[in-house]
Amino acid sequence: MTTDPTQPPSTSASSVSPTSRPAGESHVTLADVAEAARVSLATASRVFSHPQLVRESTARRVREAAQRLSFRPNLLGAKLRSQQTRILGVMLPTLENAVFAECWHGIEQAAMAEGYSLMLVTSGYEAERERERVEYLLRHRVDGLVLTVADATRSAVLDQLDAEGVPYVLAYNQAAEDGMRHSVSVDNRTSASEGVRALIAAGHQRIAVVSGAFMASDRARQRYAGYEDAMHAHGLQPLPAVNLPSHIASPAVHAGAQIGALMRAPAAPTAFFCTNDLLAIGLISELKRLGLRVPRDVSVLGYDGIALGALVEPPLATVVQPNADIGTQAVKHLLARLHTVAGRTAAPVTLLPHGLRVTGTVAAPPDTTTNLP
Amino acid sequence: MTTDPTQPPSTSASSVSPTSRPAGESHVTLADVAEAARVSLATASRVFSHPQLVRESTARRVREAAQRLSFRPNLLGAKLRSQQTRILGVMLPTLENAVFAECWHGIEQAAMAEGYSLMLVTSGYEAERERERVEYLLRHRVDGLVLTVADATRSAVLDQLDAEGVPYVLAYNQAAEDGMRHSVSVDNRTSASEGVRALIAAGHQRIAVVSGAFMASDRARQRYAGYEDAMHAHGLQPLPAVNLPSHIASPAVHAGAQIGALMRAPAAPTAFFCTNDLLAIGLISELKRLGLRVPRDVSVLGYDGIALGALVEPPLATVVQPNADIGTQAVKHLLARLHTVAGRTAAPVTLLPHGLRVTGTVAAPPDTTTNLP
DNA sequence: ATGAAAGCGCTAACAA
DNA sequence: TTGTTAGCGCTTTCAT
Repeated sequence: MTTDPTQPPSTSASSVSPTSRPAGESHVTLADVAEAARVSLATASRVFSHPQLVRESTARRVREAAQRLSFRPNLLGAKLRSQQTRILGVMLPTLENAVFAECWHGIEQAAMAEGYSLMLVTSGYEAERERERVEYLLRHRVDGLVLTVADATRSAVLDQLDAEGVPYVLAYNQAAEDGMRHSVSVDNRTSASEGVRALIAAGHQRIAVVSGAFMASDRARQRYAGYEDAMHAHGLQPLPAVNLPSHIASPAVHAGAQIGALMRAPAAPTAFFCTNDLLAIGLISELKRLGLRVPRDVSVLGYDGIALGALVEPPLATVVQPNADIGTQAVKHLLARLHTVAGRTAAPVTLLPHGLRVTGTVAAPPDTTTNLP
Repeated sequence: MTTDPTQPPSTSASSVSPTSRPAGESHVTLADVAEAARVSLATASRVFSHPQLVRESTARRVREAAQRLSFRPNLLGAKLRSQQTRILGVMLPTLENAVFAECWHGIEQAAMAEGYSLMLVTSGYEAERERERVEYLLRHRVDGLVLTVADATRSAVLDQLDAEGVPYVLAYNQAAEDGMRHSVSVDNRTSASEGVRALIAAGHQRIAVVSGAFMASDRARQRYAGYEDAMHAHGLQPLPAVNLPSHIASPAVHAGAQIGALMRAPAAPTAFFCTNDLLAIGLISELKRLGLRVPRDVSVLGYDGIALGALVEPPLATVVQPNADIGTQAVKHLLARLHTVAGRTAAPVTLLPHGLRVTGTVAAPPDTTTNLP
């Protein structure tokens, strides 16, 4: 398979014997292929990049030679020369939250379909790491970026990207309508508001919000604003957010105390709105540990619509984002930007439709004033 | 920041004015930096790759020039020339299963620590896509691969990798002790056996296995073998595996019928061993839908130890794999291989310790013979 | 339709 | 310690 005796010896003093190559490195270059096919390097190159420029019979000869020699193009050379890598950089906070894993799926799908490769880095919601990881991607000369930052309103990395004119599209972060940043997301505020309205419609009045650490993310804040909207619209008093340590809803040891105290208080909430599904799942288990039944004693509404939410019992009520589609659209949007000659690509901010899944963990509030048995 | 008037005009006819560069592309090359710092290209290069070879005062001058010009090295050039990319290819089945997301975390951590970048692709457990995606990585001239294949015992992609001598380390797939493939995993068979023994110790005798579609994965088969071991060791009759459609335990509509029938049968199982946690979570919700209480009526044991399992209520009993560590060790092992001069790196197969979390969803079996109320 | 030649940005001998 | 000089593998004018 490696050596083919039927192959006539090349005219020039072809020196490289196949066996002299280090194992694991097919050091077959396009030049080798060209020589084997008795065409010039340029023609061989064209066969793969601009097939229409070369006669079919010639092309076939080249392709056969390539096959015979197990030629594998070295994309590095191509990219260096052509000054475009066809690599997209992707920065997500973490993959351990299924939201982003699902989004990645969409991103990969779209990129593959368009012949782009991906370089993925995660930031862990840390600003410093965001900078570092993006710099990293930039050094690889990615053509553009799809990224989710912790807080788009105060992001050093975004400012830098803007300053350098690097093309990027935000995913999940919802850019200001009047700004010049491009983003693909749902309408966080509106969708959250709708979710909370559904809670109110179910009869709840004392609704608390559970959010990640100090609402460090812009989305958490936007969703909280949506909560306030809904509460105010119904003449209800918004409660200050309960901040839980991590987005990943850690073993909830600390959460336990906080939630326990809250539920024992005179006017304990009858429903919770969590700014993401993981938090919701963690909260529910904490509530159960407290001896409360969900949704009979307390209702819980999440946000994200991760697949897993539908698998738990009762199924998690939640505001559903089209996670994979957010990824897909972000890539498409970015590619559109890249392929447009520095022109305006329609609207910079795309708002995808959200959904509401109000079942399972949401029910009417109990009659009692205090919930603990 | 871009132009610095204090900078003396360069000696040669330096033509490129900063403003002539296209926005978003810092076309500052090492040559520009060298010129600005009044050293040769080689010296400038050395400042970044082999700092010890250049006088500190010179190095500082170069670094300052680089800073001033916002020089960003083009890794493509470096990689092309040096013939090593310091990029590792990673292929995982999917990120939507938290097992792999957690593993990715370990991989990224380890790679970053060693100054390696990563290129991630997912295969969706499809053999054809495995080939295609790996070819893709190879064209990018990754230095090596960390990958999980659906079935290592019959893998076209692994055969190809072996034939070409590409360095790789398997994650999760457990290579044969006597083979020459490198892998990092837990001992699937032993750990599964231990899990099932714990079920038996709790008093269960009729234990069923729930696995993904047709046990297409080698791990599912190894774990089933472990189940058989445990059953035989106690003189119990292993049951044929219940195959559920997807690894991702889809809305379990089909599963419903299967599980329902099984539980209504005369000698219904009192416990289930699922070959992964997602399956277990899906199964539990199905069981609850059938009116069965877990663990009072039926016990469920998972496998994987994903973080989410500890968050649900009751917490999922499971065989715990050190997911992040599997990733970390796989990278370290691969790097060791890469840096060894074609030498043997100790043992090719690494077995990491597993754990057992037998709580929550596992309890003693009920007394009744049939479980449905 | 094909070929010759000039690099893309960087590193690594080899000199000095 | 620093500079000179070749390329790495490929694409792409510019000729023919």
